[in-house]
Amino acid sequence: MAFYSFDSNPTIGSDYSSLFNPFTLHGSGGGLTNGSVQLLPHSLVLDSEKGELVKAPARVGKKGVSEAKALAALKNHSEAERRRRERINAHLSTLRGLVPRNEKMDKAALLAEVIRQVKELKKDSLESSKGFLIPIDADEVKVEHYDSGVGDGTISVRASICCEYRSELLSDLKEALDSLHLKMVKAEMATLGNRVHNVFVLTGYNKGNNDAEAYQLLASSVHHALSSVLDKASISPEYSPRTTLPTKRRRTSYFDTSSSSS
DNA sequence: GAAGAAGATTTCAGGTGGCC
DNA sequence: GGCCACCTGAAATCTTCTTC
Repeated sequence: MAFYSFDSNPTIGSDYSSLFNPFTLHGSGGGLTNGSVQLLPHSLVLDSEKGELVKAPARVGKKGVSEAKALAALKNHSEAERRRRERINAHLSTLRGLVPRNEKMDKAALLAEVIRQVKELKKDSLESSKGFLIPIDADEVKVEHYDSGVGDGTISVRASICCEYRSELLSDLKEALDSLHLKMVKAEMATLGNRVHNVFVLTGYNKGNNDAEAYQLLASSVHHALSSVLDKASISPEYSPRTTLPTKRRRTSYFDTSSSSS
């Protein structure tokens, strides 16, 4: 079988596009056989003058590439691709060893199972960390009502901020909270890797508003203050390495996906 | 040293044949 | 028919060379 396609690459196709109609007939795949005829990749093109299929000239670079060199490159490419497949399969094999029920699973099923188990682990981990002060992946500011149980005309909030650690973070937090002129009753901090989770209990006096209004006012101002600290981190790229993903495809190493190969 | 060109390498996607 | 290994073209990315 063969398939028809238009050459979509004007740069590469231009070397013979002036001679031949770009409407080419490809025989693709490894050793494609068609009865007694073996069609090799990009082997046939339609000669617009003769109106028949002819063998396509070898694609040559601007400086000219010998047929032997092109063949060697093709062989190199095949071998590189084989090594790549081996690498992928090796990692899949490792995954297979990590998945408890891995019997008779094809690659797609294996990946689906890994995804399912990772999600389950994340859920379990979230569940078991409830009640503990553990930094989470997402940047977050939360302000909620805190019942101090004192009843002395004060209102309290429990405020938390979770973000990437940076050297100015603590001074920024201090500055932001000091500007509110509240009493800090409690402060806790936990770190995990480069993530930090701060929790504060802040108290202020209710100056004549009803409790609900006073709480809204207090919560809003605390939230605003902590958000400004969070925003400061996201404005400067050096503060937040995780905010954007590269749009360009990154090259990964044979052995370490975090470093460059070759 | 910066910028661009050219070549080399890597990745992805689409197609095929073989095996079960 | 599904799965897999394989081949290959195209595109993306990296490396090296050349020019200014």
